[in-house]
Amino acid sequence: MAEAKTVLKSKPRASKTRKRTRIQAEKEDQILEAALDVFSKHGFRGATIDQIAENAGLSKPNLLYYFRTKETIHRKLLDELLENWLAPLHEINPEGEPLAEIKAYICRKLELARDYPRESRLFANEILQGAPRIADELQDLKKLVNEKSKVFEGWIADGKLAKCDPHHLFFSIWATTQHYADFDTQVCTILGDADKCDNRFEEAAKFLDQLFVQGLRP
Amino acid sequence: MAEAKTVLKSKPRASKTRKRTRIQAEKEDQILEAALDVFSKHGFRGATIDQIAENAGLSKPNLLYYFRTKETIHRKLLDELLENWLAPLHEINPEGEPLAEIKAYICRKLELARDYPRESRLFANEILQGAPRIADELQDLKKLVNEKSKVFEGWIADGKLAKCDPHHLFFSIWATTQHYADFDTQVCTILGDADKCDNRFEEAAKFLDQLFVQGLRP
DNA sequence: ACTTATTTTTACCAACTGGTCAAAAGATTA
DNA sequence: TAATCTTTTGACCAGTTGGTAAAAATAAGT
Repeated sequence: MAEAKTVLKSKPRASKTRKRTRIQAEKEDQILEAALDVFSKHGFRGATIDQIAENAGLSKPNLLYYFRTKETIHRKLLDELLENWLAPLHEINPEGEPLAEIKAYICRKLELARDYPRESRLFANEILQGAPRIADELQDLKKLVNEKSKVFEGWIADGKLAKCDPHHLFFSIWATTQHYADFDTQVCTILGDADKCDNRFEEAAKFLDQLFVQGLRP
Repeated sequence: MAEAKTVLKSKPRASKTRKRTRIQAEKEDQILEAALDVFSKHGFRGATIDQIAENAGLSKPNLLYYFRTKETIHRKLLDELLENWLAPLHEINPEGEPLAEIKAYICRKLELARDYPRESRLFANEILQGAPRIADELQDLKKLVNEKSKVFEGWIADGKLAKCDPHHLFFSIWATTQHYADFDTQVCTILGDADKCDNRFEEAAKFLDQLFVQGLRP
């Protein structure tokens, strides 16, 4: 009976049961930061734990003390990402002025691309690979998009928005805005390494505004 | 002096010097076909030779008899891809009717996305990773885009096209069309597995036409 | 100060990776 | 049909990969 108390003893990993230590919080952040870099560049299979560990300034076993597997890290990054990803969509206000709402949505998406390009690329990588790990989340997105599409259809019926397929409108907005994160290398190469590249997000906002607002005017 | 004749003897690989055998042509095609599948899904680092070999129905050493390294296969795929990638851009006719030319260009790009989605994803993967292997080709693209941008600027000066930045116009066209290849999984999930998904390219053509033609009308 | 819990390191593994080699098996040609 | 050239195979290898076990070092609570 003496060893009864050891039965429930958790494995010598960073315990998720008790409160997180200061060190745990710090190191986990370091790891996720480094992992985002690596995963967003090489995708899940192409990324290695060693690479992430080195990037985070830790030894591999030390990293694995905080996250038991490669999948765990990836999963965590995806979860954080998807939360932020849906936010701008939620903010579309059915009561607002249609073209202004769409303009604001484009603006928010473009800001995400500018401020969180690695997250955008992580997502792109996941979809490119056939979205094997985010099938469920894609269903949530589907529901939300269908909801907002109904709003758009209402606007169209009211003659406040050009007749068009809301789904494809969403695709176009996502594509054009995320392009500035996912294809940044290409964008910068083509704009040249001059001022034009530094201002690319302002210029993009201007262009997309014009394209969508004029293109969708009823 | 007797061994002089062996000096130039090439390694026992598929000889590129002599004319290609029937078998060589067949097997190389098989391999490239299989490799396109794997590379476009997992990127360069994430793809393995074993995977490609199995996909092609060959043993690994047999595959390596036709292509000496993983890079060789990848390089070949990229070369083929980039050739087709620039073609639609070349076809933009400076003498044509501006909006009709743009509409036709969008249509050609959309057809590429529909008919060669894996090639599009291969390219996307390469750019996502920072375009380490196609820096030169990107410079060629830059030159060509600058050339065609001049054409657009001429059209704008003539009042036949809305005032806008041609570079960002190109980005938007690339983004929206390639989206249907690169993010196909997401597109199909959101459209549902019904008819709407089957018709997605027709619907996309219709939508993009409206968006760009109306959006760019002067 | 001492006990306990957390963090880090060292040494290790089995499976996989890209790639080689030599010999066997099949085609082709003289 | 024999000689030659091309194709395929099986055995192999060194380096990398994801991950483990146990002990050593450090930090925290009492």
